[in-house]
Amino acid sequence: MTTRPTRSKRATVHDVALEAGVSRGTVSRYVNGERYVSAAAREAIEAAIAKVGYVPNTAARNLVMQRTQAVGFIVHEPHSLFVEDPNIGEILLGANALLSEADHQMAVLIVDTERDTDRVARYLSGGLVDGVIIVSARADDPITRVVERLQMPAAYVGHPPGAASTASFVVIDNRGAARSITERLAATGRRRIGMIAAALDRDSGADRLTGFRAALGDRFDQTLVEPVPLYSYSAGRDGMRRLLERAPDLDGVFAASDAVAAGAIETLKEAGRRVPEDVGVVGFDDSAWARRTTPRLSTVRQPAAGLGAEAARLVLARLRGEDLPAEQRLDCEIVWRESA
Amino acid sequence: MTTRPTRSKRATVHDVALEAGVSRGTVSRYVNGERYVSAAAREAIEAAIAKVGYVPNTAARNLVMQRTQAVGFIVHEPHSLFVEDPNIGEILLGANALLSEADHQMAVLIVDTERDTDRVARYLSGGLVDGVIIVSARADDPITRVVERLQMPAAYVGHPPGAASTASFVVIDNRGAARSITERLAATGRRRIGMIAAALDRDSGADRLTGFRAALGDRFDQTLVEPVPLYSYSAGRDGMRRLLERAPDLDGVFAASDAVAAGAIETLKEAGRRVPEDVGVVGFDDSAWARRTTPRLSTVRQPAAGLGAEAARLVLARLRGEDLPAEQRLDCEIVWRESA
DNA sequence: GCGATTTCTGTGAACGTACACAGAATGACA
DNA sequence: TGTCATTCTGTGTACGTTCACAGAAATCGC
Repeated sequence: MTTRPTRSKRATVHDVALEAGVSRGTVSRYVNGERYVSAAAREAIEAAIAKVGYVPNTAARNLVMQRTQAVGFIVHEPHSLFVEDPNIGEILLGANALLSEADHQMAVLIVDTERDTDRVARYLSGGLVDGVIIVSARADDPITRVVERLQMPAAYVGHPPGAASTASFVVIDNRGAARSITERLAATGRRRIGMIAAALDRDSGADRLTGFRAALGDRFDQTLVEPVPLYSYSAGRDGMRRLLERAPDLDGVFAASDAVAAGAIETLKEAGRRVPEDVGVVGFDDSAWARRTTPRLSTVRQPAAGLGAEAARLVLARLRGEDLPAEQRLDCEIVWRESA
Repeated sequence: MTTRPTRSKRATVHDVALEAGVSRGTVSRYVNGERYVSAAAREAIEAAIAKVGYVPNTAARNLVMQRTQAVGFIVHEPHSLFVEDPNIGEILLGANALLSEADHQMAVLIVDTERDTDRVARYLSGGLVDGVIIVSARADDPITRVVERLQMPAAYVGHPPGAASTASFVVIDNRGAARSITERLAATGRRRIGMIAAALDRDSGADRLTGFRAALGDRFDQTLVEPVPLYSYSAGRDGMRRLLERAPDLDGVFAASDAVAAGAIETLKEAGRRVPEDVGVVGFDDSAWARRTTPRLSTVRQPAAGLGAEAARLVLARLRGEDLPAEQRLDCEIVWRESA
């Protein structure tokens, strides 16, 4: 005859069991779709669940199961990323698609400020995710150290120098792709090919320059390389202006990214050069930029979704305790349009 | 003398307590920075934590505390969003910044496929977040229904028709802003002003058209409105071409977004029109597009970060059980550059 | 010296679930 | 009817934490 206290909180297995006249164990078995639940019990439980509005508490389940079926996706320097890097969205979706298939939840965690770093570190160490995918980490990254200390299964997109050797890395073949597209540009008969080389302090930037140099062989001319700090439109404009001053006779340009290429094309047009008639321009990324320039850009297509998917695959494999290659390199594809 | 089993798992408060020679309670008090921990105990615990490498288990804490200090950020239709909507990144960052200040973790959840919907619904109902921010929900959204059923504190960015009235909504004043910028365009002496009206099936698209019409009053001419399906560059090109065929004498265009405006400008140039001399063009969003067109675009600046921050503020307030206005409308700002 | 405070500590319960185990039905078969 | 396998069910314990409570130790005023 004791009145239950007003149901302020959500229903639990216990409530369902009480309502259905069975035990916690049976409800648990039903919920998890195990064998050995009689038809009568099944019906009673179904009715009870509907009546009390039961939803399982994942947190409690995680606690006892000692795993969460979730992986974190850490985004550093989000501002520059979302603005500059057209691929981050694709990488996210690629990773999500693969994790989704494996019935894992992906949670994107943004690391912007100092506070974020600590909080995300706590989140990761708190046992709320089983593993983690990290994009655009820097060398001295605190998150990287936390992941390392926790020995948490991790996969990096890109290879930050100095990262833990226990993790996996997914990279694209920047060097090979840069070489291929430069060779292709040279094959159109260009004699004086320059490069606007961005972000040389990152592997990606340095490798693209290396590939460019390799493609030209002994025709390589250091004075035709114009370094710029960022993969950005305005960097492309500035770089092209300086390059043009130094080498007015130039007839081909490899821009380190599509955004850079777009800036370069704009500057070339202003300088009265026709693209591709006077100067052939090629970019890198096959981002949204590539189809918006006039003429449309010849460029290198990054398998962005593939990068995300591969990173996800590696984390999942690591979760299963499999042995893995330290670094996975994905090939790029050349997309030839009208700008060269 | 019994050897402890090999420490395969992570250390717990219990291990720390054992090592430090105190009780669980004392360790818990130390970790949570409560009063009443003696200096001796403090030192012993600090040493023990360092020795066994203890990190608190957030999942367990969440379970007993019945709250997580985390809010979900749900992104629908991510593909079109990341590609088309230049603001999603800003909204994310704005929300994250405010949540971060309140020491809450934001977890971005991507809803792409059917599977995602179910999984995210489970994630939300599972007690892993205290509240949720939702962008770009559609009318019949399953996630919306789940949130409603769970009575989970929620804030929407944008106002999907048919959404639960228990939630909060943050919107921008599309109508007012469209009206203002159209009036400003008219004030430059344009007599025949058209509009490329995108996404009329959404509130945002419909409201921008309404504002445009209101600005022109009885000078409004329905034949100068060209509807296009999406807020995209190519939609802008197509729309402008058709509009120009119908009204070759047109001297002003309000494009429903910057991407649309960029397409329109390109088409105008190809048709031999000078911008802004022959035709003045204005856009909407002040996205990255706006500074990349030539001439640079006059447009409406959306307080994107503000939208995210306001949504976060509303969720947090709801978490504290405060009474809230149903809808929060944020003002936009006109940014006048060279395109009109 | 003694009671009253203040500081500190340990213990048991709870959060909501999964899992192991024991045991109860049920049916099959000799 | 007795034995055995199969199907089904309930109970106790564990996951790692916080919190309330009781009680010990120290401090203080007189």
